[in-house]
Amino acid sequence: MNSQACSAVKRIADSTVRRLSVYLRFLEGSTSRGQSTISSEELAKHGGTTSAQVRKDLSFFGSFGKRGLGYAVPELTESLREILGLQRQWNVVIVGAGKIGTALAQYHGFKSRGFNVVAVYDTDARKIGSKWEGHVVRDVASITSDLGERPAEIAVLAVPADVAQAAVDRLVSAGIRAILNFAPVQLQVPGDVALRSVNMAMELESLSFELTNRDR
Amino acid sequence: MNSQACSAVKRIADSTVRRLSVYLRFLEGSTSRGQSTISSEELAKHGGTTSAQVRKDLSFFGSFGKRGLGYAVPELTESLREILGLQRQWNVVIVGAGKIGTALAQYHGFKSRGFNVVAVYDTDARKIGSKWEGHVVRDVASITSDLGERPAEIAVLAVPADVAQAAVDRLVSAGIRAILNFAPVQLQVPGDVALRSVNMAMELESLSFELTNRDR
DNA sequence: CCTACTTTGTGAATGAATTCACAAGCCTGC
DNA sequence: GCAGGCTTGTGAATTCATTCACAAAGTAGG
Repeated sequence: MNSQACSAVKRIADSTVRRLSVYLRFLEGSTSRGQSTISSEELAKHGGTTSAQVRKDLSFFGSFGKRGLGYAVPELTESLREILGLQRQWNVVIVGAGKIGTALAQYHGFKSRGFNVVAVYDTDARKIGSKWEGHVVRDVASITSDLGERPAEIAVLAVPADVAQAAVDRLVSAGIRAILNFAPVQLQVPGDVALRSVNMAMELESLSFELTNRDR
Repeated sequence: MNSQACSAVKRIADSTVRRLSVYLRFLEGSTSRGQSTISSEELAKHGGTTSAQVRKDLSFFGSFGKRGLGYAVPELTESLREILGLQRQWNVVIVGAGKIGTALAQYHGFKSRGFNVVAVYDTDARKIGSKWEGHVVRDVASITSDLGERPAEIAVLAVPADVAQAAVDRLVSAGIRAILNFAPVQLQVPGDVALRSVNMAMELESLSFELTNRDR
């Protein structure tokens, strides 16, 4: 009945949220392709899932479609943005100015989606002060005072595994509320800090497993 | 009874495999720290799970521990490697010599874990022929013939979203068996090709959702 | 206005993954 | 070699996620 994105009453599964993100990405393409309406079936086909799953995912947040017709692309796009909290800007700091860190700092997808990179940090004295894509690399030691002046909600962690936990502890005490971790370690964070990890080694090993144990 | 990694009889969940990978990474650290034996409890603590989960995960593949004592670190490490198919070398090609692609090509974790980067590809004429970390960037058009001469099992895809599917189709027809995708699109692959996707936009949006809808 | 056709939204049913709980096995000390 | 203390391995119970299936609601055409 309600086409407003109401605040979640029951716990929403992470898998659901990730699919919403996939739907949104496809919808943004649909808009530019000039499609004005879309069915759960079509959304499912391009999101690698089933139409029932699409409808169930959306149903957790309200009722966005018209029976017999499908979903209006602009309205659904807007609703998904609202659900995912993308109608505001988020300030992001990148910690670690190595290969991955600098690649990320230049990643176009940040800015275009409301994630502002406000600072890049490193511990290497040779890197501190140098400039990348408009960001001066700053000393990790100044994170706490910097965040006091100019708060950021999200940190992207791209440092070696052996210093990752120390960096996390520093970020957490400086008031960071979410961390996207690229270091191949399991990090400990307080319950009120959100954490996601991208672990290339894990993905490769999972592929290795699948290639090895393919049912045959 | 059997401490051999027997071939999987029932389908193993992806979540299980990913945890095995986490256990393995911690064990490799334990070895260097000189610890000779480890309990499921300790493994769980550092893997962000529970001891029952650890034991259940391992039980799918055999029986590796000693009751009352725990798991012998070197033996379990070896068994996990075997389970994950890491006792052999895998040849990897990287497609896309942009920011992410080059960062990945230089990623130390590849070589040290048995994943040999055998080639880097791009379509940009200005990049083709240039050299990065011992790899000459080659023309995507030569993938098929290259793979005929020197096969690779795994491709890492780091190209823009709009050309990703075309690259996948080419790789699949050239005989690639597994793809690790960094492009923010849902890719279509035949059932016998393994696919994992790392999607930064999705991770950030999932954090955004969590920050926005924190139960409060 | 009525019929035929679509597609959503959602309880109920199924299936999958995690947690519980405890018997079985191993080590240590006496 | 026996008692006491740990820790594994695993069915059973539970929790969580996906799929099914269909009533409800919309469109279109006559």
